[in-house]
Amino acid sequence: MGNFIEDIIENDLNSGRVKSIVTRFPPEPNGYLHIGHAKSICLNYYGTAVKYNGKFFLRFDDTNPAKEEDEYVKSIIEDVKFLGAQPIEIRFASDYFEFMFECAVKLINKGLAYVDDTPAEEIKKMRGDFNTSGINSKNRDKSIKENLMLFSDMREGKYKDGQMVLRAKIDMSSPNINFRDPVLYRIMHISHHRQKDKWCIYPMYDFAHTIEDFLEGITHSICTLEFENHRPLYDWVAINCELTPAPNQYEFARLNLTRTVMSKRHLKNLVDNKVVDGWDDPRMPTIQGLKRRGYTASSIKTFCEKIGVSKANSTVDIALLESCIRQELNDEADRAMAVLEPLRVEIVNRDKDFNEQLDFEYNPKLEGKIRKISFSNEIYIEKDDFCIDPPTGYKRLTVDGAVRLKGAYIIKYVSHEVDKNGQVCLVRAEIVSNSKSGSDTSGVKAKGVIHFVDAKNCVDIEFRLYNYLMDESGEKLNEQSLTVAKGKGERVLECDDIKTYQFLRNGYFIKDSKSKGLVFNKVVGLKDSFNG
RNA sequence: AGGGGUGUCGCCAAGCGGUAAGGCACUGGAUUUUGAUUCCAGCAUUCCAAGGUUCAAAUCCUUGCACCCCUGCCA
Repeated sequence: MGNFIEDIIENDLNSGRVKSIVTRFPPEPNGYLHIGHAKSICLNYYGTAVKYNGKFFLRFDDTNPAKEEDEYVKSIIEDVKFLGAQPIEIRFASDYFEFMFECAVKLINKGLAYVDDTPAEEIKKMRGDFNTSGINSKNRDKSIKENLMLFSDMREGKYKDGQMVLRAKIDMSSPNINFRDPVLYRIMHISHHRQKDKWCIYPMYDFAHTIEDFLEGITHSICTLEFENHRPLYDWVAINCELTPAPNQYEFARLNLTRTVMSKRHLKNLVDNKVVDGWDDPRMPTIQGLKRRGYTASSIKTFCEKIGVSKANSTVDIALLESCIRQELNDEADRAMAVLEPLRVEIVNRDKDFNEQLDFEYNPKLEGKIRKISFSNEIYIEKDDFCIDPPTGYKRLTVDGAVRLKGAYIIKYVSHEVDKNGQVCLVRAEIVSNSKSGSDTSGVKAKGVIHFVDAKNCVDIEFRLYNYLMDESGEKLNEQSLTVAKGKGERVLECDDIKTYQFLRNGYFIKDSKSKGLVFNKVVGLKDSFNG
């Protein structure tokens, strides 16, 4: 299955328009990357540069010093690396400023750009609207000589912020508003994160981006749909600045996901208002959030392949993202036992000092390979795995019932105790003789299998159970996006590695990279067809 | 005086005049010491709508309709 970008590339390769492919990922370093950016990175890197044996640049589009910071540069580089994309080079648009300035001078010399001292508000008014043609600026027909001088003065810092701009001279009556003499340069006396105070005029996106692409030999400049209206201007700059061979722009639909938000503004609010723990909160759709949540780079890449690339606005069901990591972890993750809501069970037909080490197959890939799990006369099971008044189809422990303990014995109900709130606080059970896992000759058939943890040989664990950031409408915050459970787990979990496990019947969990104690983040649940 | 895009299953998405791929979700059923996994089966007589061209239309034409983007000295 191909996508329209591949069609274009293959046509270009076959027709000889281009000999090899060069793409780029051009973020502005003004925030953290999220899964929508991952879609773009995967498209530009894996989907084109790698697939067609071309080149890929990571380029910071740092043409607006008011918004950009080195902190973001660092995190973006890290995230791109995490996703496995290997740019042949990391570039900065700001390194091209001198060339851009020369391009601007060239436009002035051609009579295609002019310096305008009309106030911003006035320019806006004179631009007209969808139903009204714009009005030419009084500065539109100034001489080339005068424009050259004024533009030079702009660069020299002779004017204040907003006092003048350089504008392209195109068509104030164009139905495409981007053609109504767009601003090419504005004055900003702000220190740039890399250029510091070298410049006080900064190029605008439409002008700069074409030049950046040209300078890197980008053959296919792939961006999102909202830039479609800018493409004529992109081409205008290439032609009039004589950038040959000219790069070409193509647009695809940005990613939307159900049950979360992707807009920088919204995500920043969540961070600023401490609704989440930070940009790397495991609920965030940021790359760092997904990583901390337990999403692997390959699962994100798989997701990006599965969603496809098209021009249709769409919202992908987050279940698809989940299925990608679930499938990978199902194949890879070590299994272990942990109890989120512990209920104590006493084995009445064993001594106080009874202890046994039982075999446990801990990884689906390593068939037959086992490690030992501890079992004694006192264990924890999940609260939900014992029920006095079970719904139909319930396959766990019930009054007078029996259930298999995974990897251990079948236990049979003996009695239970209830606390002052009416909650079951203790169950007594007995081991069914000859029911040991792997050598069961008891003849007793248990309805189901449940997991457990040896109460005398376990560790305390905090489980962080994440839910979607947004409610079903996608408009309101999900108030229950995080619940915390204090439970128990096997001793093997007490280690420093950041490792993902499948806790049997509970889902996939990864040790939280930021917490000191034993804290596990729920990556994603198992499928559950039981609706009891 | 408006312009630029997009409409194929619940959600993505192939399809490019020869009779609707695939994934996710969902529903059965089999196997299972994870209500998981795996396996097998089902899931668009129809492609936004209505006309037209054709032996043949999701694909071509016409006319509508719906949704998205555009009036920053943001990117």
